[in-house]
Amino acid sequence: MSDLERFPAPHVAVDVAVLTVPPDGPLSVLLVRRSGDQGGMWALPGRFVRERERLSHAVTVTLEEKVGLSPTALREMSPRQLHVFDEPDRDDRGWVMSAAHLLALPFEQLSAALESEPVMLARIDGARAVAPGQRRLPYGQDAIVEFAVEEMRRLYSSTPDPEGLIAESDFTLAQLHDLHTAVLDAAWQIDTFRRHMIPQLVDTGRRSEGGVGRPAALYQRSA
Amino acid sequence: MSDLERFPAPHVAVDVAVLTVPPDGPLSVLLVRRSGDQGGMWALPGRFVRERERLSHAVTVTLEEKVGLSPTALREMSPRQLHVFDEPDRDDRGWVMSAAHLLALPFEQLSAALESEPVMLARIDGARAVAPGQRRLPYGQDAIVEFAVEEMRRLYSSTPDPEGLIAESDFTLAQLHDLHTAVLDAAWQIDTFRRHMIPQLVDTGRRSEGGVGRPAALYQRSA
DNA sequence: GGAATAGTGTCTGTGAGACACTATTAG
DNA sequence: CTAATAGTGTCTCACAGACACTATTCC
Repeated sequence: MSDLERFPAPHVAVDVAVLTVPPDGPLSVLLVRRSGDQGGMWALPGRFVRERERLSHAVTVTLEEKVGLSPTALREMSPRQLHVFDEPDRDDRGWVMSAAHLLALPFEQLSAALESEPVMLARIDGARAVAPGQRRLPYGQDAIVEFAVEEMRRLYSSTPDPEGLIAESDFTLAQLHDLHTAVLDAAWQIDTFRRHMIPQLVDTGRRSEGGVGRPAALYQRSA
Repeated sequence: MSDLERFPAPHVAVDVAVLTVPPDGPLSVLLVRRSGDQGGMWALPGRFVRERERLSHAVTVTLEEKVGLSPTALREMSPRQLHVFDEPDRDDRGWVMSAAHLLALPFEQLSAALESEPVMLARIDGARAVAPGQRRLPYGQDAIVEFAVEEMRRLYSSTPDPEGLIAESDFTLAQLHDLHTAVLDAAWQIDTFRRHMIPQLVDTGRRSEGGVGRPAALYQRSA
């Protein structure tokens, strides 16, 4: 312990790109209004790590505190570490490294927070967040969003909903296709998509009801 | 600056998996003998970051100081950040996060250090480092090596020598094939390999000389 | 010439992409 | 029946893998 004292230590923060797809909407990222610093700008939720805290824990606690998500909903979420942004002057408060994380959450888990908290969803255009009345995110967070979007698209390029954005079970291939189209901002041919994904899904044997046209098979993600 | 003081800060270190392929050898990782701690065990080179220092800078300085590489050789190297290992008890000296990095270096740049310094090359078996007389690396560094080897294999799976392990220019396809075979620990068919790589290379117009058999075309990496 | 290494022609199997076709529902 | 959506048959193209063939050197 002793000789460690000689070394100065940077402050370490986590910043989280929470990505979601609202109903009939494009891929979007969650922003919060920063209170003290940066004069109320929209930014990614984030906070400093606490004593002996793990990064992933800091991420989930941030979402509880700044976004108002319930601890139970977050329990099974596993944020992905993306990259450490270490430009020494990126934060004018001091020497701060930011460990950027990606977390994908179903829209339903965010809808309550969006009404009650100083929180918004910003559409992703290309790989950048578009916040109304604000050209860019503070602290170089545009780079974090870009990193997160690229990782997200890599994940969704060949595996059916790997981050669990739709229901665990009883979704149709069309719904899955819409989701991937929103995430990738590009449409697979529906028949190619079907043939590619079906071997990775489990057919529940059930059918959709109540819609127009032929009922669709309902699938669940394979374990 | 002021309100930052309230937050405790972890010590931040960098650990580097320096990967290379010795002549006719397998993919290998550079280990140094740790002096003070851990009783002289072989471990990855690493060190704490200094005030306002960037992680990549800490990596190159480590290689100067602990491996004796020349600053000029390192100037153009760009270490890749892999992952932050943040288990709070991974280092018994205190709360230390390790930012793991990958750096690929041509064997020639290491051969001098291997003779003069307390430094060795450990063969990669599967995705683990095999150090004689030592079952595992300290501080959970086996996980770092595994991370690095997987990333390295991903990089080398379809692009000709992306990290520049062979000469910039005037290498044959057979030499390139040997390199990829060592990194991947699996052999592409030579004709498939040729057809895949040639469009990504520049033919110098020169031919190899002095060997047995038909002279081979000499290539260089494309800009 | 023979041995050795470099490089190509070509067949086969697999899988994405395209598109037309069939299937099953509501109204 | 028509409209609408779900799902399949099948052709084409690209490309990896395999393997035999040709090409060019040293001895």
